[in-house]
Amino acid sequence: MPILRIDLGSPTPVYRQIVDSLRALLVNGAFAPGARLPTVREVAIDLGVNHNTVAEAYRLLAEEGWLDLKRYHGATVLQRPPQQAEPARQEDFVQRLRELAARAIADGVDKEEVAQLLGALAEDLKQSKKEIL
Amino acid sequence: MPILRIDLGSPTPVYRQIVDSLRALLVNGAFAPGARLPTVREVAIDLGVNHNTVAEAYRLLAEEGWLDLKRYHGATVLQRPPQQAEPARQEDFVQRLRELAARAIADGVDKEEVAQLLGALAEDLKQSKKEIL
DNA sequence: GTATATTGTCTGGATACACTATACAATATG
DNA sequence: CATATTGTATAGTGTATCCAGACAATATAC
Repeated sequence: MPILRIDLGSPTPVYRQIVDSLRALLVNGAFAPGARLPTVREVAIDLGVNHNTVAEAYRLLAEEGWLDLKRYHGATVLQRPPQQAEPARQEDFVQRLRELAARAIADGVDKEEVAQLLGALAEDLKQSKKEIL
Repeated sequence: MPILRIDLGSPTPVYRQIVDSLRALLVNGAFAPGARLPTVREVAIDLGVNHNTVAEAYRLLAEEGWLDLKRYHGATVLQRPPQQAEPARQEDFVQRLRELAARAIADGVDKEEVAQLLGALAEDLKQSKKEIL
């Protein structure tokens, strides 16, 4: 059971899917700083894609400050300093959030269910906030 | 001030951005069934893109059942029957939701703020549910 | 200490995609 | 009846995505 699961038929490119799901894991603290991520070839075989596709994803995550990517060494997780958000990021998030919820509803997911799932994630975030304190 | 705002520099293609934001408006009931949407050329000029790009977006929305797209007549909003969600849609929504929230947090938006925004949208949805009843 | 395996990177190429330019034809409009 | 308007169809262009294969320094096994 691979850590990552991607959809080869999705319109969003594979390397971006990898970035998105890995980033979610990293934000959640699924990997401790200093931990080694599986090699690009391991992930590639796991997902059934070329290793260059995974390498591109790792490169983007390294640019974001999540990974230390060294040749012959592999990818190690970094302790990433918190970023300073520009105000536009928040509006952007809200718009995408609305669009995402709208598509779920359009696809037939019940409004109440969507609301419930949103609330659940909100609770999760509040909890994880407390854990740090 | 155009109804739609898109980002020409975004990795997500313009026609898909149009679909996503228009769908959000349609789900929210911003357009009554029978209403006429602006023509593809109007929207195109508004956004500074070719009208074929807008036409592609309208076509996708018509496929989803939102629009009645008739040549020489324009695009009219349909009363769309509610869909029956496959179970996978819900998991998909949750994963994308997590990824979206993770990126906002990674970009520096505070966790509590993200949680607050999620909760706010959840409340909105519950309210709009009640309105129908 | 030496040979081999492992690692992310680089180059090149094939294919698909996003977007544009332009023409089209039936309907609306005056 | 003449003209403007509408979504559509076709062709072309630049770019993005993904793959194949080679590369070189390090890590690993003996």
